[in-house]
Amino acid sequence: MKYEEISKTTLRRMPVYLHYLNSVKNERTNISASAIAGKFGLNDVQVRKDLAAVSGSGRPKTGYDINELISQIEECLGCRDRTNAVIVGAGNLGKALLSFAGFMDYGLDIVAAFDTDPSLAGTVFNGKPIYSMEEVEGFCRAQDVKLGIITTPVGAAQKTCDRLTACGIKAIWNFSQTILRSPEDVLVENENLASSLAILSKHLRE
Amino acid sequence: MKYEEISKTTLRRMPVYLHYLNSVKNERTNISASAIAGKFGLNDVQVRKDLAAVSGSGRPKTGYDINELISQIEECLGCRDRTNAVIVGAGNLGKALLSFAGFMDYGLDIVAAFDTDPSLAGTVFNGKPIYSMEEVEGFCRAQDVKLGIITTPVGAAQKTCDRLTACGIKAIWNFSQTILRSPEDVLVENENLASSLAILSKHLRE
DNA sequence: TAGATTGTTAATCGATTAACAATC
DNA sequence: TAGATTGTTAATCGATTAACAATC
Repeated sequence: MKYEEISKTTLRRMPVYLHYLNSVKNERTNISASAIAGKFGLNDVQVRKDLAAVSGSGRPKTGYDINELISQIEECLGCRDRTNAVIVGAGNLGKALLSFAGFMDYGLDIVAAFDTDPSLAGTVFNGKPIYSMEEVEGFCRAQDVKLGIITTPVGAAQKTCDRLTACGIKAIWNFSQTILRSPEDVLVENENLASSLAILSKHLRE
Repeated sequence: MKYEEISKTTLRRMPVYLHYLNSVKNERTNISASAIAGKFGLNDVQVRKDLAAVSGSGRPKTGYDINELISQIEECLGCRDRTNAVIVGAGNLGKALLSFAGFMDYGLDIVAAFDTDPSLAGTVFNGKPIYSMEEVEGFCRAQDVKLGIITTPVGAAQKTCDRLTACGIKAIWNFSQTILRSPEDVLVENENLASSLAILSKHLRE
């Protein structure tokens, strides 16, 4: 299986390719790696290597069959599998993610949110239920939740991470401003907004 | 000047260190690189190198003076300078970012949002005004806005980027699901949620 | 055949980590 | 002096890019 060999950086570009291919699939049937590279200002060898990791069905002179490529990327990203996720922290950011429909394209189904604020418990936002934090363990086990999204304040983040990993969650999407520690078999992806801001802010002062 | 030599990856970790140092500054006066590394599961040489890029005032046996280090990191990140920013796209995510107070710690002041939806124009969210898209050029020039945050749907993202860069904006924070092209002197930071999701989702299927 | 395009092998680059010397 | 800790130099690793061979 080639599966495990796909590098993280390649994987990150896949959704970008997928989205673009879907946007042009009605206008044409084939596309070259250079055309994709040109669209995004990437190196064409890089695109070819990325696509080779999931496809290997590019043909000299004609390029890649768009529909075939779409299927192969969807397969690679697991778009057809379905993953249950919960959000902990139903503040503004938590609610924004809760109501973002686009995740469904990637097979992600956010089934509920949890919050310590008792006035939120039992309410519904955008069709998704918000429960009290006490119910999180039971819910995750019962619904076989595999992914946890943390949008709590920094102070609660590590504790939340510990609780989620203790009830079978294997991947954490962390939007809080700190790095989280987790057991070896749990992957934490840090979406640290302050880090991105640091890069932008530095550029502005140069 | 050491300034330009700070690598992107080092810069990304700076806000994490800063936040941690602020959280312990009342309990102690000094800290070692190894203690910081242990806290986040990082390599201690890496932390030492990161800190050396902004400080160089660590002392054998005693480590770093916490308050001094905080000042040096704040200086490096430009926390005391103030940057005016606008958000284009006042949907759920745009509003979440609009109301996120934490950006102020890094000198970022989101002064307004813009949206094509006429029913939003003229309203106020969390104390911040939302204007019609037609006003964006005039506003950005008048308020000397240097950073633009794009939270529009994919279809509008590149056009928005072009309009923003045309009126003097030098850095773009892109939350839409596509890579944006920009003039050489404009830095685009892509906060691609689908990319992160791809990594997490892959991990869950292995 | 010539030309466009893929795919592979080698070179380069940047970041992390290991080994070690310097210093308080 | 011994021990803890910094800081530097060299080795390793992963990702990007360049050069080139293969193929339709």
